Amino acid sequence: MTKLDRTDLKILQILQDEARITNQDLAERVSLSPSSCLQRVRRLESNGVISAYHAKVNLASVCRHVMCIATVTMKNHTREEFRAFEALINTIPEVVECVTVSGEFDFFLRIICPDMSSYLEINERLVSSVNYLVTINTHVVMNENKKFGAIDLSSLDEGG
Amino acid sequence: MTKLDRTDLKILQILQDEARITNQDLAERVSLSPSSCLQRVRRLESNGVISAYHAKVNLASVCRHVMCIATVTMKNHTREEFRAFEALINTIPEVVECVTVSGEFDFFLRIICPDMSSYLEINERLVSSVNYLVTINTHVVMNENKKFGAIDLSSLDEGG
DNA sequence: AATGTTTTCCGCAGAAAATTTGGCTGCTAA
DNA sequence: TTAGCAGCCAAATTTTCTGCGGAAAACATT
Repeated sequence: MTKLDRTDLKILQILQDEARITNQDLAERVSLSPSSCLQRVRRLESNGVISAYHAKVNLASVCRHVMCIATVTMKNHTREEFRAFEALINTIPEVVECVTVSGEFDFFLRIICPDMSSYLEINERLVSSVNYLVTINTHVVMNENKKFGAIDLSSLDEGG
Repeated sequence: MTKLDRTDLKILQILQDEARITNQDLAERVSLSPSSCLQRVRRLESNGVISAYHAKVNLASVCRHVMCIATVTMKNHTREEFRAFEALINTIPEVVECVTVSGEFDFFLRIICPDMSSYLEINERLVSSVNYLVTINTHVVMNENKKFGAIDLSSLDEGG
């Protein structure tokens, strides 16, 4: 577990929202020289604290689409069936996210596809491509009130 | 709705996963000169097709934490109550995502916090800080099988 | 307090990248 | 045909990156 000082946290907080800021500007924002700043960023990258840089594509400005959240419940809670389901998920690019959870459901899926008919196809595939039983419940996303954005790191600052 | 050609899609596909690639390398990958490539990227940015660049922070390498998915059901489906709930959400930084959905639930929340006790506090806040009734169901994320990654844009290529 | 060690910092300068400029080509509409 | 426009490239210019040596700061030990 990497130790981060206040400056590292400031860097992370900025890069979470402005990943393409120039090193010079970043250095100025955190009150460091460019060379020191770059050194820290490189360390954060090689430590794996920064795992990737992503451009966020505003799909709405490109084409119509539908986002759904699906809850999945397996009838049998065996390791093999879970593994098989996870493997299946990874073959479907429209499933952009899958988490295993505790509670009444086993998985939450996030699925993005062009329209409902293609969603139905995927749903079929999820249900029928496996030789065990799953229950899938679909929820169409009607509004994104708060998008998955920057994680607030301020609570880690010293006292935290 | 912005028209995108094959080259734009290639650029987007690359930037989704490698947002900090240099313009020169990007240009080479899409077989353009650096100046043309930059021009396209700038256009995608000003069109809003690329809405932001994010560094992904690997929270696990920094500190222990818990991620939960919460389903929320409002007792009364009035506009005011929805607005109030959304406003409340926006005051809680640990709630990193909130979507409105159709179906048996009204909202899905994603919450990241240091531990379960702080999660409980937030849960309390969600339930009690409002003068109307909500039902919240919590699911602890045990595994992230597929993280929210690149959206597959290949279906948009020409025929799509 | 003095010493040694480690870490972090800065400024510099060459290398690399970004950005601007201007010109060429091909397309479209008048 | 030709003016207007959009896209492309090469070259020139500006800006940024980045490795290095040495200074400063932090820390531990004696």
